[in-house]
Amino acid sequence: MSDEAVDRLFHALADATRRDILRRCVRGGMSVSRLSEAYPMSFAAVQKHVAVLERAGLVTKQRRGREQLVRTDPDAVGRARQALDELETAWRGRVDRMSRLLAEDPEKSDPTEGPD
Amino acid sequence: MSDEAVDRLFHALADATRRDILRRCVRGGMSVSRLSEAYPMSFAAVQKHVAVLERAGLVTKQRRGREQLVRTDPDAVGRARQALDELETAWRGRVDRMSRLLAEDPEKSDPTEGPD
DNA sequence: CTAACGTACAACCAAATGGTTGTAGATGGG
DNA sequence: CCCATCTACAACCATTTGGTTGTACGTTAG
Repeated sequence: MSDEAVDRLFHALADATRRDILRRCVRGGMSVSRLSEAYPMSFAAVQKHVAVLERAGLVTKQRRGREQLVRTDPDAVGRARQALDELETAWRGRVDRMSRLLAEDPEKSDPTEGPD
Repeated sequence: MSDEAVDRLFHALADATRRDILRRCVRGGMSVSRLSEAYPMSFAAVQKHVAVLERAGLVTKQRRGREQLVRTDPDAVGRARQALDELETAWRGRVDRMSRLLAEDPEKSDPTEGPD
C-alpha cells in the first residue's frame, strides 16, 4: 500500500462522524440523504464525508434509481489492520541494523561504511 | 477509548513523516535534534510532529541531560488495533453477525452451521 | 563565566479541512 | 409533462494543519 493510500485510510478513520457512517453502512442500502438525517449537519457535509471514505477505499456507492446507496467495504478494517502490520513489521525488521541508519545524514549516506 | 482519543490516534498515524518517526524510535535513545536531521524540514517542524505523536499516546519523551529522548510506545500499535476492533465489534452487533459471513461464502447461507 | 548545544514556544503564513448555502442535473411519481 | 426528490458540485468562510523563522531558556563543555 502506498504512503498516500495509508494517509487517506487513517485520515478517513480520524473522524467520529465518518467512523459512525462506516458502522451504519455495513448492511448497505443507506442512501446519502437517509444518512444525512442522522447527523446535525447539512446534506452536503455528509456527502463530503462519504467522499472522503470513498477515496480511502472504505465504502463504495451504488446507484439505485435516483438514490446512491452507500456500503462499507467488508475488507476495510482488514486493510487498515494490514497497514498497522506493515508499520510494525517495518520496525521489527529494522531494529537490529537500525543504529547505523540513524546516525547517517541523508546527504552523505554511504551504506558501505558506517559507524559500528 | 474516547472518540477524541481515537481521533488523535488515527490522525497521528495519517502522516508519512510521523509513521517514519515511529519506526525510527522503537529502540528509543533518539533525541529530537538527531531525529530532525533525517527529514527535509526544520527542527521545529519535527518537534511538532513528535508533539502530535505524544498527544496521541504513540511516543513518550524522557530527558537525558539537555536532550529529550523519544521512544515509541511498544503498545502503540496494539491500541490502534484495539480501536479498529471496537469499530468492527460495533458492526457485528448491528449486523447480527450475518451479512459479513454471507458475503464471503454464499453457499453456507445457514447461520446455524457457520463458523464462529 | 562563556560559548555552544538542545529544547521550548510564539508569531506568522499557505494550504487543507469541515462546515455552510446556492445552483444545476437526473430520476421517479402523479 | 410537471414536480418533488436525490445527488453533484461550486463558491465561500472559519479553523486547523504543517511548515517557517526568531527568541528565550536550561544544560554541558572549555
